[in-house]
Amino acid sequence: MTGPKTAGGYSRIQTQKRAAIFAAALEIFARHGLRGASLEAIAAEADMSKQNLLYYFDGKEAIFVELIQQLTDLWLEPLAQIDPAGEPVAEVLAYVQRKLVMSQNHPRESRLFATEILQGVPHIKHLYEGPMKAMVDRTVALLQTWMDAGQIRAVDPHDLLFSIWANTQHYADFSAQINLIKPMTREERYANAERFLTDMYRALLVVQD
Amino acid sequence: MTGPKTAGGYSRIQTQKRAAIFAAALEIFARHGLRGASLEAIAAEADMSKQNLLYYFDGKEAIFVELIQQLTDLWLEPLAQIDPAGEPVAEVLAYVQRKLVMSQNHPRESRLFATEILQGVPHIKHLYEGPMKAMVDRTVALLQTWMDAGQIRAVDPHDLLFSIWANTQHYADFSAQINLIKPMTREERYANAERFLTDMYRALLVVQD
Amino acid sequence: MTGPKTAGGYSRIQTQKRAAIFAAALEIFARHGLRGASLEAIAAEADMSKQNLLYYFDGKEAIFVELIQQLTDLWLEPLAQIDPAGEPVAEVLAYVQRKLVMSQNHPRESRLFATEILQGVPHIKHLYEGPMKAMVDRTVALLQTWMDAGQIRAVDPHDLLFSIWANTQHYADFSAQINLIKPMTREERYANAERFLTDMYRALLVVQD
Amino acid sequence: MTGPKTAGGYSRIQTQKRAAIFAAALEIFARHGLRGASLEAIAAEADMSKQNLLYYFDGKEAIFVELIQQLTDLWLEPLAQIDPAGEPVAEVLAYVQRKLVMSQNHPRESRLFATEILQGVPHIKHLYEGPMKAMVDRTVALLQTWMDAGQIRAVDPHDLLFSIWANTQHYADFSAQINLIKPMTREERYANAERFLTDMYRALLVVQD
DNA sequence: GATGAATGAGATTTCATTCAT
DNA sequence: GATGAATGAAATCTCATTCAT
Repeated sequence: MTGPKTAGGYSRIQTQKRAAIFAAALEIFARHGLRGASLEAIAAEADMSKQNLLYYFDGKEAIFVELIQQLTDLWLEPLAQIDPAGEPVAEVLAYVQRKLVMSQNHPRESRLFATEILQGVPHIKHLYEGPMKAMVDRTVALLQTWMDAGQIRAVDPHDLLFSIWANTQHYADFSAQINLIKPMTREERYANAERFLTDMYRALLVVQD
Repeated sequence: MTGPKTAGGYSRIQTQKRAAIFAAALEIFARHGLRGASLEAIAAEADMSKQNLLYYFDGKEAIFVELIQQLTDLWLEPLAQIDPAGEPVAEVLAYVQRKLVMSQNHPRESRLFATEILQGVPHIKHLYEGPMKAMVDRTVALLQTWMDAGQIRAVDPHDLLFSIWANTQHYADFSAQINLIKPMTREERYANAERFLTDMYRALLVVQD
Repeated sequence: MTGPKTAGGYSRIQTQKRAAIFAAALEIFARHGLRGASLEAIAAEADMSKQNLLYYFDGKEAIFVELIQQLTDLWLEPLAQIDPAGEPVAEVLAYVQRKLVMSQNHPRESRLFATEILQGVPHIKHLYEGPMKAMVDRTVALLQTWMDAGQIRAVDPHDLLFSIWANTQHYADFSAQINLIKPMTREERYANAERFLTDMYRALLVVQD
Repeated sequence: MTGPKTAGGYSRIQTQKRAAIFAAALEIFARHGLRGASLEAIAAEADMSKQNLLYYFDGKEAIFVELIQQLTDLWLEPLAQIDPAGEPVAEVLAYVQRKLVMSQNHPRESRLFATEILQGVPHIKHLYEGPMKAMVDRTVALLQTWMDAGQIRAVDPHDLLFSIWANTQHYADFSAQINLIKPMTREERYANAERFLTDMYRALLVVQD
């Protein structure tokens, strides 16, 4: 009741502890999902007691929601950097590459996101209705403009985005499968992926005359 | 110990009950994940008592494992149908289409599979070392032959497969996200997807001279 | 309901099956006690199904009670053979020896009996009030006669019996402890025991003049 | 995982609660055996909730093991008090008496111990290989010395110990049987027992010249 | 006689959470 | 801020037993 949740800002120590909890929760949630994760495990990973953890957060779900909200920014960032004034094909390919880098550097975050969506987005519906939708709409409109102007091939812009997400996130989310089928170092895997995806999207988007 | 878990075949009633349980489990597992699902819920969905369910299976995990093993066949079937003697580009596009149809008709199965992989393939590693690896290896070799012969564009055949899986399964596994971003009927969604993916893979694979 | 329990006599096959069940039950009960034993385990040991077993007996407790009633005869037999007309010291020593042989040849029966008594004789109280009491009373009276006549040393005849039971049964019931403290073959153990107990009871009983 | 199972000592409240649980468990285990006892029953006897009990112990078996390990000390104590410098016959008779007093004052402990041994010492084998063996070996060696010196009759020292254990513990472990055969007050029973056993072991051990 | 199918009762155990200090 | 103590709810699983064929 007297926890730091009511305060507007967080003290230094609170911020530190919360960060530690977020890191631990990310680890555990990514591995076991929301339901599969136990407070126990998160607390152990964060090197604190369950009760202390509950002093900082209202419960398991609360941690999860806050965590996944933070991830939204991470997820949207590559999209936000698309430059309407840039060269269209290059812009899309650069976006693909940024998403891929994100996958490589934040595989747990990616898996956490994937888990949430697989379960039907039960916790972050409001984000989709707010900032994400806005950003996606903006991008779709931009792609459509480029297509209308004949600067990239005319395909369904939504499907193009879905495809980029699917392809880039696949290397993080399904890495277990990839490793079983073709064992590689992470570097090799992502080098390969970049080459392949660049080829594919260039082939798709470049307009033949 | 008590149930019909003895070796050999299953009687008619056993087969029926097991099928009912599998159907119910698929529904529940796809909705809540392995941990999130309760025997109670599966039993209710299958319209039987928990104990009766336990008479047929050793526990939740046992159902899950058997269920997901069955799904492997579903997953491999479209791959098995690739005809080495067919026209290469058409064969790959037909495979893409078959995978997409599978996604459309078996979204829960696809999500269940995705969950297993996301968690690191804890239950069916052995399948990857056996039948799945064999089938994938065969396909990769075939693609390589076609590439070497200049019949399809030379890309990494593994990445090509990963990409097809990622794209086609995405429409089932991440449908919650898709629906939030662009609400459509299922038919529209898959019609769009087919058009887009056909365009993309044709653009990628057809060799320009 | 139609089981063989209502019949007066048993058919050949019934007798065989019941014998098999008794043997299995003895094994399992001696190892785990009444509560610790499961029908499952007894059925497995008897190489039949739980349901079949229940066709022959009304339940776990029923098997136990019948089994332990049978053992009573075994337990009383050495006592019954004491000859009032024999030489007193020799008769008692012979009784000790018979009990010891019984322990050696029927350790599981002995342990089963011990378990029942340890738990407070919940199932065979009536036996103690009937045949066992009669036989014990007879023996106590006989011992008392011999003591009164100065043929064996005068001690409390009840305590003498208790002591003989304790000593002889100890080698079967607590064999696990004995084996841990002084590993021996069964033959050695009982040879030692016989020598020791003969010495002890002769020293006790022989009247010095 | 949650409870006070961390290494180190126990707080006052922990010590109290644990003691209460041990007392309750002793009562219940002695009455129903390990399998027959339920956490529910132990918790009720200890006047606490099942979950609170589980906060202190990992489960039924864990309580049992700790409890029976504690009893070992009780069991060894009378043995440890044998004085190598004392008068041999008197020392042994005093040991018999101490064991008998222990039986009289701790019948439930004795029965619990007996149960464990009857089942084949599944939980405390390690103790037999450690402290118990050491103490028994010491005593056997001492008895042998006395026998070699002609101070007590030469018999197998192990069998002598077994006999003392069997006789003294019998009055606690098999009291149900004794009560059925010869109802007495506890005081009478033990007074009788002491007289009888003293007679018997004196007759056995005193060396006639 | 034998057995597959089903079930009710109950036991253990996990886990998020609350309370008091 | 932190933690030891306690608890309610629910989930898994075991087991004796019944029923129908």
